[in-house]
Amino acid sequence: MTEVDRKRLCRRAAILKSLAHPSRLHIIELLETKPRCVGELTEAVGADITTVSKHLSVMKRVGLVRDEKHGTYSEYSLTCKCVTQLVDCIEESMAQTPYDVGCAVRQ
Amino acid sequence: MTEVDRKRLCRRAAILKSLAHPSRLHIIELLETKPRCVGELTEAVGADITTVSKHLSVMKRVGLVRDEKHGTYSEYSLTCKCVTQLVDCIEESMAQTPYDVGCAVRQ
DNA sequence: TATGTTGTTGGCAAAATGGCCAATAAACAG
DNA sequence: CTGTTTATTGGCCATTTTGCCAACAACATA
Repeated sequence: MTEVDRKRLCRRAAILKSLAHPSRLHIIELLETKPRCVGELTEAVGADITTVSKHLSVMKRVGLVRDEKHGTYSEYSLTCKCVTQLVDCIEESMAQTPYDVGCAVRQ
Repeated sequence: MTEVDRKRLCRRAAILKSLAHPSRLHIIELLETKPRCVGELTEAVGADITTVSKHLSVMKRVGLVRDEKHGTYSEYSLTCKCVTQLVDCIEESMAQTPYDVGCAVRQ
């Protein structure tokens, strides 16, 4: 296991971690349609705006989303279609390995 | 956001979470070649065997891997090729959104 | 039966994560 | 300038995750 390999695995893990949350997946799906500002996403997700803002900053840090300022608004969008592909890959995996997740909602 | 949607997002998140760790990604890569027992994986990953065993149980719970007992050995393998595809999708995403992850190793 | 090998589980402490509140920043409207 | 809207950041606490040790279980072998 070289240093390069270790870095690569860490980076993959960071990307996965930034996606591994129901609200964040929800946000990704919303952004697939079109760019949105934080307020819109907050309303759809149903959490505090500060929470959503932090979710977005995590995903921005790993490069999944990008933001563009328009006045007081921050418009977030996906950096590339490959994010959508990635999520679709999960969907396929799910189809083939069915199981039940104990999924408690924490607000 | 229906109850079904919520469940779907939670399940996706659980799968992603079970992959979102450098050691677990390492394990997945090793299993892509061929099935392996816990000891082999432990040696490659370089962690405690109990840690690796727990990593495996997490991935087993969400259906990414499966185990088969042979005497005292537990042979783990990927449940389907789609796991490989999934990881490849991440690789593609990475190629297009370069950034640096602060990646501390914790043993 | 006694011993060794292989894995799993429980438990604990350290670290990371998630969510809300308070405070702040930045742009805009009056 | 004042107040409003939109978003971000810091702080705090509860929860979750991680990783190791100790203990245990299951099988193999002498």
